[in-house]
Amino acid sequence: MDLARRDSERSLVSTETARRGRATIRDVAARAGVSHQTVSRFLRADPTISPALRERIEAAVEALDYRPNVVARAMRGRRTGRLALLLPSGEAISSLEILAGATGVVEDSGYALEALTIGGPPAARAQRVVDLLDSGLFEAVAGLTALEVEPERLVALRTPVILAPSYDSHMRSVGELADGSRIADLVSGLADLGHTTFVHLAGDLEHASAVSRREVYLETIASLGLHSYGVIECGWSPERAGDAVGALPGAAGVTAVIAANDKLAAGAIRGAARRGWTVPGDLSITGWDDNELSSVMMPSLSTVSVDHARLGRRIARDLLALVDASPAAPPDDEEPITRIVWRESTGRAPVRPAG
Amino acid sequence: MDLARRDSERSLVSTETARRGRATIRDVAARAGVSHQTVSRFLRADPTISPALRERIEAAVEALDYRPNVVARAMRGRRTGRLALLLPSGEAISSLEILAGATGVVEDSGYALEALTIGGPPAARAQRVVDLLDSGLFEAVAGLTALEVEPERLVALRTPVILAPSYDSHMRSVGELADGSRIADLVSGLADLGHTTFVHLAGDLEHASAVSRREVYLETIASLGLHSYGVIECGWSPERAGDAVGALPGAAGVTAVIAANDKLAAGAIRGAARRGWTVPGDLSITGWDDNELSSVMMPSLSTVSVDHARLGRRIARDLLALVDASPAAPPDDEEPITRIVWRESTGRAPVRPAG
DNA sequence: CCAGCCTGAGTGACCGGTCACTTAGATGAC
DNA sequence: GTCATCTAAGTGACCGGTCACTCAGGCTGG
Repeated sequence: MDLARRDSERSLVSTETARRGRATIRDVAARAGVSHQTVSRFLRADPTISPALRERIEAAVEALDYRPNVVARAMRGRRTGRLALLLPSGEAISSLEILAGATGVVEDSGYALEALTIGGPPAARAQRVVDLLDSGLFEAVAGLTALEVEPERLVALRTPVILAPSYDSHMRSVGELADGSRIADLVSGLADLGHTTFVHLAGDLEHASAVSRREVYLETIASLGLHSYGVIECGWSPERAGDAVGALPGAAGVTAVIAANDKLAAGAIRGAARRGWTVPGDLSITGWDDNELSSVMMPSLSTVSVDHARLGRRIARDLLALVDASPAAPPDDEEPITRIVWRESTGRAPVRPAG
Repeated sequence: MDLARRDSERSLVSTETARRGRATIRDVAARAGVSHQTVSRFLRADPTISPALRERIEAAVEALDYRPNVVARAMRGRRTGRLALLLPSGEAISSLEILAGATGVVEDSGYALEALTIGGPPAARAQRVVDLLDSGLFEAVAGLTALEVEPERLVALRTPVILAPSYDSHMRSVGELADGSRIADLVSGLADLGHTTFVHLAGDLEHASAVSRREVYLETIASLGLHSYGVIECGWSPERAGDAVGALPGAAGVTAVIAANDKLAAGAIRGAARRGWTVPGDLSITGWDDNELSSVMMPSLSTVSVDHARLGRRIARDLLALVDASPAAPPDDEEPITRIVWRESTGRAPVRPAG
């Protein structure tokens, strides 16, 4: 019966289209009356192929609905036309925005970008990363997450890698994404509005971004000769941020709060309201992230907007540069990916601090 | 020089480890003194293999740091141990949460889950989806996005597919994610608090989710014998939501606003404040999404929290069921993925409506 | 007029696994 | 004791492309 079926299949496909659906390069060759190698050359856009044949092959490809098998191509060949972006396996919202930005750039280049996530325990993950990089499926890979593979091992692999770690293996942002230097502009902007005494609500200091924002805060306070009531670690908890503001001694004269992100800033606003302080009348408060509600809540939040898509575009361009041409250095891309948005939660320092 | 290098490479690897790094199944076989097929059987955990050989092969695998080549495996074989989740190529935050949930389930199963995004113009995308499904790289694929491939074509493919479209090709959620039935509970909950006259701030009606929420709103109003001032289309714009609330005639007696998402709800709160109405004193307002700021802003938002991770776990289980065992129907998973969170933005209906 | 070179095309091996079939030896039934 | 069956392992083809090499014919040049 197995045999019978195979026979019937064979007769059914005797024309051309192979037994399991997809036509192969050899089917195309047969129909066009050329060798399989000629078809391969055609697919590689080899110029040493006569127009007449080119036309015949084109017709055969069309007729058989032929499309090359990516896997087979990856097996021996080099050119797969595919790039990969390795995303962290958590819920980092921004990584999707990065991806969207990268996709946009790659689309016009003839390459296809695939995003992939590798989960599992770190050890297994490292293995799978190596697998992936050695599989030849992709011509180049950019890792948005720490790869947990020893560098020397990485070099020995078949596929070039860009390490653009935006998140470490625990989903904490690092690298450019963790760069807190905008905090300096927030502080100096508030100083221009007359603020002299600040407090910083820090995030979870296990995160590079929280550390960076705290450092920049402290440096800026020092370099501008301002006064800091201190740094209060809130571990990304809005409740703790609110309590911290609630506990500020009136005598301290704090008029500006630099929160490590929007969530803490919102918590701080709540804490201020609870003790009867108005924002920004008595207290100015800043956040970071530009959450989609930050512009709508009351008061709307002065914050730092991060252009993840731009970061994605940069990574994509790096990838393209790695695999081939795409030479033109992007002229427009010297801008930083962060931008301050001043809104209602900040204002002039009160003449006499609340208390 | 190229030649020289190749020579040195060859001498370096002359022992076993193949010329381009990775050891193959035949290298392992040679070292263990068995045939390549025996190694293949070992890898497939074939029981018909003697313990002695098993041990020898194990040692060889270890010594050569051998790991199977996924691509080669996909070429002829069936079992690749990989599943894929096809994500929409936009910035849908929740798809990452879905992914995180799915990853968790798959991890313990011996399978590996990969998330991938396919960008580009719809036509090209459809092609690439077919490529993917035909490549044999994955044993099963779940599409979180509309695939844009004709169903009959899908069936003919090599890889089984689960269509769990949570987003259509324009990133608009459909399917379970678009199910707006929780709106009914919001409305009846508010009715219990004495509200009788409602208004609905609808989202962009191009989105299935917005449509569904509106429908459920209208049905519930009708079935409970309540009164609706109407449906105001806001297209996800918080400004329009605010204006809509600002334009409510006082005589209409509206005391409850059902907004299609948190952004609109926040806009509505802003609109209420602008005209001197308090929330929830004069007006109760609900949202949808449970944005991370919704619990912190003032007033905190009564909203619908969507458990995307649970949805992801479900999809993962479906995938596993498709490829093999993993039979036990999850006992705990009859719960819906949405849940109402009552917060400060809702309260008893005012005795006399504002106006 | 023929050696040498370039052009257009073909032949067969190969990538690294798995599948289908075969085979040597051990075991069991009659 | 012989034949059938089972077990443990091997042999070679194959998946669908690309690479390395070969080859026939047309052109050029001396």
